[in-house]
Amino acid sequence: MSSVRRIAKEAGVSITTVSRALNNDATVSAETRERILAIANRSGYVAKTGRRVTTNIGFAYTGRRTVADVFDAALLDGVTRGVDECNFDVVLLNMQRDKRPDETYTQYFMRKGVRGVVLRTTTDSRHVCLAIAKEGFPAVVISERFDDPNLSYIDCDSKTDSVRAVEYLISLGHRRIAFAMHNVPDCDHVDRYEGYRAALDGRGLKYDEKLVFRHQANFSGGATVLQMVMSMPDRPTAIYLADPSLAIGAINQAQLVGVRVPDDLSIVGFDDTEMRYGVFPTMTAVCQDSGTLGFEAALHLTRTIAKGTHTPFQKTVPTFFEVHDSTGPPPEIRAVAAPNAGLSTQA
Amino acid sequence: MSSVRRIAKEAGVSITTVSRALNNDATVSAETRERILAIANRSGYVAKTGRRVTTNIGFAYTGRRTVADVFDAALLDGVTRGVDECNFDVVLLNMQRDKRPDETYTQYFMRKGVRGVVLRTTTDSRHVCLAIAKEGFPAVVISERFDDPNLSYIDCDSKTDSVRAVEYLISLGHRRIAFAMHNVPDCDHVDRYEGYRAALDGRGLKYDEKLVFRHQANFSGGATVLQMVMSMPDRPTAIYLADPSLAIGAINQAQLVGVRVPDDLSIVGFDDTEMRYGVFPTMTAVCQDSGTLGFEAALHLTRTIAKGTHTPFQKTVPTFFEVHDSTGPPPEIRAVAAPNAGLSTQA
DNA sequence: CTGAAAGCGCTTACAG
DNA sequence: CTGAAAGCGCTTACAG
Repeated sequence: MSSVRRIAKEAGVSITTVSRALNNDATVSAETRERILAIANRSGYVAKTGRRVTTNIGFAYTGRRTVADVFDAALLDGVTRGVDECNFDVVLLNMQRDKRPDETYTQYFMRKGVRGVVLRTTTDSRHVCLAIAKEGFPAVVISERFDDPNLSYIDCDSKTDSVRAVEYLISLGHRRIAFAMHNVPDCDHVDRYEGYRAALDGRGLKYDEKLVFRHQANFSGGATVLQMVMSMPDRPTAIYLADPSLAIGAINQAQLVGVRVPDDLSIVGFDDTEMRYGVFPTMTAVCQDSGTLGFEAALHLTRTIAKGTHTPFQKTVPTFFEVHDSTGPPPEIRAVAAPNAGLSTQA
Repeated sequence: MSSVRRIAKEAGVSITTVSRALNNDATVSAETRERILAIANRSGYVAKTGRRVTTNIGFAYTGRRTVADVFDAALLDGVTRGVDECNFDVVLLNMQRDKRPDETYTQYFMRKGVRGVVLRTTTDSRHVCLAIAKEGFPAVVISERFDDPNLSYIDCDSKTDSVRAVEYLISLGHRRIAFAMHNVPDCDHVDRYEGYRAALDGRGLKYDEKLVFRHQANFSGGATVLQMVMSMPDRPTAIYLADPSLAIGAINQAQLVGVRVPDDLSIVGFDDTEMRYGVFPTMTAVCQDSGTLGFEAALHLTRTIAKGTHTPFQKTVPTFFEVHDSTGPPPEIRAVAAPNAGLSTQA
């Protein structure tokens, strides 16, 4: 293993000079510094003590890592911006690989040299977040909610705008409105489901379990939901797909099988990036600013760490609802306005 | 600042015991360990020396950070998988913020405690990559090419499949084929442009500068390109859009203005994720496996670092060409096959 | 501009 | 199960 001692020997100088060269002390001659740095690089030197930076925060998954996901990417982008104010860096940790069964989470994080951790979690690994909070290690969970006052989290309130989205469909004249969600019910999807139910309730429409679809959150799941909706005997005139992939899959499948959006079916989607502009027609959607979630999480975490005492915080940021071209009045109302347009299945 | 000494004082034990507790030595009683870890967490302790992990590699941008980009996300996902074999972790660095003007890149990276660095670069910051290589710090650039044998890089050969894509269009009967690219010409976009020209050349078709569009790589750029292509007096029957955002923007704009794809216009796109399945119609595209780029870069880098000597490497991974539903014969050939179908503008 | 020596934060072999 | 003391890797005030 490379050390100041070895480098000193090879360069024919004292360890004092090596240390100075590595730490950019101005009193070392340019020639000596270059020679020492070259040897350090060749021998793969890394300081095992000394001035090394101690301002890292971890980014970790309690479940499977999903770094390539667009939501995670936006999140991570926000996190990197959030740590800027306090000059922290972000380390992507792999807990599944490195956490030893006999050590605590605190010991693991300290070994990795991180001062705090931003967590992404799943329904079946929530207990890991709670265990970390119980140990008292500075942590903030993104996009989930917890009752434990010692566990910091930040998430979106997607219920309010889900209510708004469904009420908007009702105001356009829709009465049979379907709902699709991820078949793994995390807090967010449950919020949207409750928003859907609350909106129906508030406007005196009956909830029908047959209109609720739970499917894997991918394009083909969305395509399947569209096919099922369109093949129902008393088919809905609108659908709220509360997941980005389901929404994209459905709107493209509509094109493929000739279902006109919004003439035959109105579609409200959910967007956590900019994909509402990347489909045809542009999609009316409840939107989540994923970057802000990561930014706020990282900002609060690093600020409290920098101050010396980490105090737990819980924060909810609002979503927003955007109307684009995938929603309109239902076929029966269109038919009244222009009798020859649209294919109504109503008597 | 918290230290073993302070924690020892507060816990009423020796620094020996504190060190043991922090490092999970089995001889410390459970009660003592818990008390010490609690104090360590409360005081924000982080080891300034000792067993701390020294297996970090950096992920840095020589230009602007674009972590939220889907390409970068896939890349980063690959990098996290690539470092697994040698048990490295990835630190997201912010060179713009932290690199001091008076220190070398080597000094900066050592200060951050990273043993090597994966670089993303831009046309106007390529010199930073070369400077890092000149210092001898282990580095690999993703998705660019260099002549310097000391600078490692990994990129895609998108020329071969660009030739193939344009030849495929020619084989379908297209003779006027447009081309669109990002207006900032990095290696990759230049490759695709050269592939386009080579294919025309090889089949004896004349290159026409008027059919080449350079635009900002976003949806609205793609939409603009489509409008311009369709409004040309002797308009092309096919287009190869050599950038994912341009391709998506164009195919959606086609829907919006009633240009039928592929009946009126064949579209070949470029995809670095799975978006070819997320548009209608599904898109024939030259595809780049971004994850593999990151994976290979990280694997080679960490392997050579782990072995003790970093040896530069240059690697090119192939793209692949996939035919989907956005390409078909040009209108004039369709017209011959089925006289009443399609709206031919030919005499 | 450089080095011998003291010092700092942590770990560990030895003693109890 | 715990601690005093030696040791390790690095930095720094002092001397030249």
